[in-house]
Amino acid sequence: MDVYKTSFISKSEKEMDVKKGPWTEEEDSMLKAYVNIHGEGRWNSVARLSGLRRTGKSCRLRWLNYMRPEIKRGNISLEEQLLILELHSRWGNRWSKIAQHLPGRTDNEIKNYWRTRVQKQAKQMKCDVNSKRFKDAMRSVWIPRLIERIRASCQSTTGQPSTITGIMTESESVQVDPSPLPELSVTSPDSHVSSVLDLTDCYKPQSVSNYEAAGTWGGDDGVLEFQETEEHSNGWSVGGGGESSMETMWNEENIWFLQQQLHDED
DNA sequence: AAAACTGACAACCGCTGGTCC
DNA sequence: AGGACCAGCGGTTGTCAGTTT
Repeated sequence: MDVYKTSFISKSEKEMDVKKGPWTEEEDSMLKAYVNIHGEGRWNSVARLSGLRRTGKSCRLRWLNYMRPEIKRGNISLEEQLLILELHSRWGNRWSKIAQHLPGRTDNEIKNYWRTRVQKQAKQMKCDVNSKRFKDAMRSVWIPRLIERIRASCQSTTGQPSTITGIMTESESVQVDPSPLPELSVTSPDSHVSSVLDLTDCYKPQSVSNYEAAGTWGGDDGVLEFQETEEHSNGWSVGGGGESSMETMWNEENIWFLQQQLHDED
């Protein structure tokens, strides 16, 4: 493999002592200045001609994942989470393809989100992220909850019921549509709803379940959190000692379904 | 107060496929 | 046809700030 490796390292990369690691502000401004003048592309030329002692790859990555003007910073919104879950269920780890449908988000960012948040849930459920159990839980609980929270959030900010168009108009029956792409849009003037206060403050529980709660929403990012407890070893209970009103978010139907899924596995 | 741990994200690496000469 | 180069993808690792012990 060494043959391969050396054959694809460009001359410029071999000749200069290449810098690695975090980019400095000076490097960023050099890259920005160069791209502003010459445009994107020809990344090895960028590396060579801009004066940066970086590989073309590194320049490209820095620009695409961090410096592009259209890059969106901050939390992944609920709508974006919903799209990621949905699109991943369809395409798997096709991060760049998924990223094409989330304007301003990079494949790297989505990949990181998946690895840190979604895989964490799977781990807490003690199952594989690709297992049927986790996918069922995701489709039957997580996604409907996201939709519900998006609606709740939009109602609280606009006073109007939100309109989520596309395949996910019914929270209780989320199915993966094999054909056209979901045109997910939420008619809210400010669709950035993932912050802590937005999420927790706007949601008003509507019913109290007679069932054990199957999980709860993380306070800071809208991520579903599962926590197995000794007293509820057959299922999943609310984390944080059950003090959160979030437990009442779980309607009977979803919780029943999740418990069925979990019991079926045993 | 400090060490250990954790999570989030930036960056790198290995590899593939396309294009050009 | 085949080698060199390039852009892009997905997996992995490194870094650092925040949290816990």
